[in-house]
Amino acid sequence: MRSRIIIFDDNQERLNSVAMLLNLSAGFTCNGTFPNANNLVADISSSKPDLVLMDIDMPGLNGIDATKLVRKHFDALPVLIQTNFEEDERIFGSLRAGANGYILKKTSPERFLESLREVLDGGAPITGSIAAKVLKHFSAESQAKKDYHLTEREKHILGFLVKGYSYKLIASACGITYNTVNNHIRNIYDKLYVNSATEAVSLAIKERLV
Amino acid sequence: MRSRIIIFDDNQERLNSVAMLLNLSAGFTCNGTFPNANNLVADISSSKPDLVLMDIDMPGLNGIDATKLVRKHFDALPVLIQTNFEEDERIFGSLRAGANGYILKKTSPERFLESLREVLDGGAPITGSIAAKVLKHFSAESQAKKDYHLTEREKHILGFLVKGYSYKLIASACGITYNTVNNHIRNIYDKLYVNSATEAVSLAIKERLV
DNA sequence: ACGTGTATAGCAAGAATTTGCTATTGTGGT
DNA sequence: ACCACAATAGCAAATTCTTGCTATACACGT
Repeated sequence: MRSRIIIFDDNQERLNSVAMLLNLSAGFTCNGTFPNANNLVADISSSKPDLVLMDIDMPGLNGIDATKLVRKHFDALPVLIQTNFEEDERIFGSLRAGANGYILKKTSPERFLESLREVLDGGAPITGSIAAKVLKHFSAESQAKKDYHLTEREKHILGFLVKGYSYKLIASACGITYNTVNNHIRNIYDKLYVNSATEAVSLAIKERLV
Repeated sequence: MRSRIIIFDDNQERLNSVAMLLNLSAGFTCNGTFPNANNLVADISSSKPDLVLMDIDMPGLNGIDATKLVRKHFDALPVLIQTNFEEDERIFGSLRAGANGYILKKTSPERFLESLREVLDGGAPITGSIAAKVLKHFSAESQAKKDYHLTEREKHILGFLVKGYSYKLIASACGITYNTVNNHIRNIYDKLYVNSATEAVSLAIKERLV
């Protein structure tokens, strides 16, 4: 049983050549080629693909929004994003939209077919350079975090604040008095340069202090 | 010139076998094996590696914290994390700590050596299943967001709450009265099933309502 | 025409937070 | 010995938030 693939790409030439590649390859058939995603839901409904190959740059609905739409209407249908460029914003946009993989158009046909199989197999092919960007994104998050010199007790209490505990609840959770909680929270505010619980909570979550 | 590798792993057997594999492979030497990362800075300073292979489960300093320490003291020194399991939390912890790659211990020796080369080359090897988790994490962020049916006004005001504005400030920022702000916030609490500003702010940030 | 939902506005009581102070104890460093 | 700092605790005031009500006006769908 050959896997049914459909392609959205505004480049007609590429559309044809990829379709041909698929049809010539064992295990795949191309069951639809569309120059835009403006009728995406109808297109998918009629062609019943196992996998959608999506270009990012398309007139009308772009590949990222189209991917979101696929996720919305065809929850389990895998989408593999293809693009010419490695722009950070697009990569993360695509990943966030729920794409199952992200490969570059310059990828060799062998690697390309392998990626298709990987996606159909539940994997998530991403090229090395894109993986590097993703990892860098994660580590960048941790780099930026400043040190507010909170003590362990203060971090702990800040954690309770984030959970929405009242001073009274925090006191009993920590086994200390209301007044002591009050003091710890003042000190937290001083160190975080804020003067309300909501600001402290915002900062705590955004800077991953908890 | 062979690349210098050091290994941190509390499993002595594995430590030996990986060291042997490295020394037998063209292009690599193992220049240090350590059963824990408790003297990490000194160990690295003396062995001057080109790459650090890091186990996650170690007594004392764990692999994630050890990786953070490497990042802190040896900024450009690549770290490749190895682990038995594919636990989500650890993956993200490692990536966040600034690891350059994340591979499973069950990876074949060929793939393993390839990964080392990839890291030394500035790439970011991650196994397919891990990549899938990363991608799922990204898409989960957008998927998981439930709809709390907040109106535009409510979202807007929730945004001010997150910024730490008082009711009074929100009122003047929106050009409405204190009482109206009060009412909107009640409605927000009702819809979010919370009963304090801190809880609302936590939820808003975590669920990306703002 | 009638209900539903949104935005607006008010009053008021009670609870909670914020801030200004002071003060003791223990720990660790110089 | 002394100093800095963390954790503890207290009192009190001023402020802010939360919740209980009610109420008007507009838009939208049936």
